[in-house]
Amino acid sequence: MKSSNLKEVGLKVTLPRLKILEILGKSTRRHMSAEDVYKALLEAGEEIGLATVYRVLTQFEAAGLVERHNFEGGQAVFELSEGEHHDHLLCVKCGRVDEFMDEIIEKQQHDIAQKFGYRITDHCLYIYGICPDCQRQE
Amino acid sequence: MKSSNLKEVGLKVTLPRLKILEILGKSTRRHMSAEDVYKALLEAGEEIGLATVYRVLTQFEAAGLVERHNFEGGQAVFELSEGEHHDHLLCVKCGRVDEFMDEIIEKQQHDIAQKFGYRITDHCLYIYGICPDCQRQE
DNA sequence: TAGCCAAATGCGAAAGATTATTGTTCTGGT
DNA sequence: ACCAGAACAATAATCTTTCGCATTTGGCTA
Repeated sequence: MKSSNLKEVGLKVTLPRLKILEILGKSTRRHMSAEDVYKALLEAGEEIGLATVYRVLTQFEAAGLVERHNFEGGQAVFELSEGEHHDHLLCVKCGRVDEFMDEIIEKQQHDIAQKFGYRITDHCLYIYGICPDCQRQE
Repeated sequence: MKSSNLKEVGLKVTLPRLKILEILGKSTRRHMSAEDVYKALLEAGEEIGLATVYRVLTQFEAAGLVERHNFEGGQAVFELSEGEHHDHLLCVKCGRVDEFMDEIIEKQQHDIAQKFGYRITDHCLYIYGICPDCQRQE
């Protein structure tokens, strides 16, 4: 969120980048697609092209500022990296997303990768299901 | 692989469906994109449209005959369901895919969903990394 | 087995998502 | 202020997936 983040990762501090960081930071939704960010920018009165949003988000991802997730449904979504790794629990009915982190799973993943001889670069776990609210409405 | 599979799940037994099942079954690659399947069909001399491939694969997915995975890289890939659930370990350099299954992780996922009150419908775990072969070439 | 009907297919077009291109503008260093 | 390089916006292009509609096919019945 601090503009110094950008400098730290070797990106110049530009208005589009700052604005996109700001959008990601203050949106109530932690997970936004490029399209979402683009719309939010338009609403905020910013003249930034969708192509720029994609470019910037990709740069942010490469720099480790945001994480990209390929949930079901075509569009990739991005979320600000907050240091802490976590995995996701998604409701297939309403789209709600919860986050969690489980040491045991993390460790098992590590052991498995080791057993196969892989050097882990990344990993993600998505649990799809029906959230409590949606279950109630059935 | 048996044509009876199709009837069992309530789909008419048609030539395109049989051919697509056959391709999926005998390909050396377990994971194929719609495009891959389409190309394989062309090579086999079959006149089947890409749209049909997508439609059929989606139907197969709904019927539980195949599983769809949203790996990184835009294209969704499909694999024949073989009853046994498993997760994936992917090499980000060469695209190699290994499969594994870990009881401890499965159980933890279940516990986590329960803790959040979700009823699990599906889940997938992707570990991205560099496979032993690619590490050797570095 | 011939024929009917709903379901399935093929094709082309379109929608949706993402990337590449290109010419212009901005930044920082001199 | 000037120049070189980075970043930008806009457009076009690409790639993946889906849709609409005319035609064909598979399954069932007479």
